[in-house]
Amino acid sequence: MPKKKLSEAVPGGGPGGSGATSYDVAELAGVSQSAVSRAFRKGASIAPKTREKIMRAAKQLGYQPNAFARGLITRRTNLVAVVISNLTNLYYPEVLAELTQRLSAVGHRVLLFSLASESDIDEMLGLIWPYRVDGAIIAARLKDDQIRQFNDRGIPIILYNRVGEAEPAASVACDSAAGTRELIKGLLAAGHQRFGIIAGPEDSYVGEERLESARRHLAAAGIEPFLYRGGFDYRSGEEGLRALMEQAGGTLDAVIATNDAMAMGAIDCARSTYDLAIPGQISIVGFDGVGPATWGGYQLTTIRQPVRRMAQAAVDMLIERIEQPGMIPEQRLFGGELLPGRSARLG
Amino acid sequence: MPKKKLSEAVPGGGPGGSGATSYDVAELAGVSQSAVSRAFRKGASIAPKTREKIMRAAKQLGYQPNAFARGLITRRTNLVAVVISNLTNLYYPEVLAELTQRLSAVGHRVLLFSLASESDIDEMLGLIWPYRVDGAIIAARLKDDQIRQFNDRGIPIILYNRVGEAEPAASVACDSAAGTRELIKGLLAAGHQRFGIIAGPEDSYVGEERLESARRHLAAAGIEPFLYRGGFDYRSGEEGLRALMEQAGGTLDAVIATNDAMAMGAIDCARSTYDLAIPGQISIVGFDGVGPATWGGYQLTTIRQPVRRMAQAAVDMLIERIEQPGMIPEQRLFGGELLPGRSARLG
DNA sequence: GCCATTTTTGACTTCGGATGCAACATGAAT
DNA sequence: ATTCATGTTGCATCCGAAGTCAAAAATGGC
Repeated sequence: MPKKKLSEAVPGGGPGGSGATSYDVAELAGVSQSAVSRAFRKGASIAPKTREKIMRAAKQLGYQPNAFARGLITRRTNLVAVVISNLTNLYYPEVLAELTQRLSAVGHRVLLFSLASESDIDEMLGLIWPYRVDGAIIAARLKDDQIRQFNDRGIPIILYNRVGEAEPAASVACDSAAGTRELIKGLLAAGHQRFGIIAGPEDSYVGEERLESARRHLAAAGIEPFLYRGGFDYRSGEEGLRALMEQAGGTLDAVIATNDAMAMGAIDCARSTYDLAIPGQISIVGFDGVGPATWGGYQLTTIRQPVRRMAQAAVDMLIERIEQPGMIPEQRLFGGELLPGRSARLG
Repeated sequence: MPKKKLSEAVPGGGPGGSGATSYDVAELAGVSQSAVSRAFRKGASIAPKTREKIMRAAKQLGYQPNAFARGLITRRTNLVAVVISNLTNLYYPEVLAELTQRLSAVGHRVLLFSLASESDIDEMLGLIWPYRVDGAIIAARLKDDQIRQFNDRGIPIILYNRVGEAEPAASVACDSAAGTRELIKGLLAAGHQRFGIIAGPEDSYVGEERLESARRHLAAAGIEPFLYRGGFDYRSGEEGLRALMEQAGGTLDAVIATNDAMAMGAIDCARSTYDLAIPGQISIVGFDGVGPATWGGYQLTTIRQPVRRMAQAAVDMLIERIEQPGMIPEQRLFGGELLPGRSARLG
């Protein structure tokens, strides 16, 4: 009988079968299991000749180290949880694609969680813990006590377009306030007077930030905007424009939507329902700079979030904190780029 | 000294610290580690009173079973790899959202892989194997030998909108051929004569299927369409329309785009560059039924893939195969729904 | 060729939960 | 009370790779 732990014949067990272990490789290469382990860890003490022999055997058996065994002993899983509240929002797929690729590039896998509703977060956290992720990137609204759970467990997190309130947390965000201010400055300079705002749901962090900023800067100019609350989707934009026109008695000058999808809905509605020329009779601006915003039919005037740089920053910050626990929380705020587009007159 | 394996004080080690193990819980509850393990496995032999005691202790310590230890011994990881080629395609986020939620619902986590280019698949497979996923859902083009690698390892996979060629594989797909035929039948019935096709890249499975089907049915009517090859994105649609108009000498009747994004690009280009009325002077159809297709500015005539049902089917089929290995490959083909829209005249 | 270093190597233990098995407790049946 | 069936429990072992430590091999210096 073989000394120990040799994997049995596997179903379909020809060459390249599935269950090869380091013991199998060791036996084939005529070395110990420890040697195999070392052959796969860069920088371990092993003779080049031996490593080569082992690698040859490993290839022959289709051996890949078992991440679960490795994770158990090293306490590093190379998993990063990525939590995204509503994937169907046009904006998040871009973010997710960037994050996934950047994380892959630095040797981490993405464990994806998507929420049907923000209130499912607690339940979802219970699904994360067992996997002992090395870190998490979260684009959903975490309550302070939820952030604390990560902190208590020593799992570094990066909030994406959110910031922690009482509980400290590292974050990456696009400067919603500055972007909104820039848009409004332009709209005011072009002489707009009667403003409507199509805002997102109250439980959205960025949505509220953009709304607050818009209100503040309009107030500074002595303007009280009309307000409609939607759900960040296209339909809310249509519905929002209708509601605002009604409120304003049809004399709306400018509409600020707190994201692009709603702005596009508003544009289509303004054209088809009210037969308004854009930007001749009404200016409509959005926020995010998603793909369709630049399409010919819209050419939205909006603020583009530097998604790639933000994703890169999020990953960099996370990796830093994984490598070196206990780093100070840091907030990185990126300015957005004004896309002039053709949906608004800016001064 | 305690008998065995009691976790040390952890950083921030107050109540609810991170590293509680089953041994810690066992000690607190005054039972053996085995009992703790059984308390967490539904259907295990344990007295209700004991379980309760254990659960109380577990909660007090913030204990969550370690998925890595569990996965190591049970050889079930509850992980499913989801591979998506290009996430920025408008269509995939919907699919991903559905898949993630359905998989969560049946107790599986999603390990997400996204490809910058389809050729990265081999490299990516090397990242999957160590995690010993229970199964995989793949919306990217797998070569036969790649499918075989899954088969050899006994990992069930479901191809999404792809089918295996020589190597057998279970798959879920939308019937591209039938959908395309339906669109063409309608266009022909409405009297269109001069057709252009804006196709996707040659390495796309569904793209080629749609193209082939279109050609075949047009040929049956004695029509030879003009052809342009794009990249499935909006810009390709614009560019495609321009190219086709040139080829056709400006007398194009109908344009078949093999996905919605390109159709929308074509629509905008037809309107802005050629000042054509849609569908009065030219009919343009797409495929997929993505969100923006139904937006007011487009109201695309297209085939909507039943994404929810397809995702549900993919998950169901995968779970079946995980529970019961060695099932027969099965292909499920879903019919698409014709969205009449307003971008084409159908007979 | 011998001794002192420096590599390289293998035996053994560890990570944390699952499980077969035997021991034990409980209650019912005799 | 004795026997037997049934239900609980703990012990010991296992999963597969990583790391410790000390032994073994290779290298260098003289």
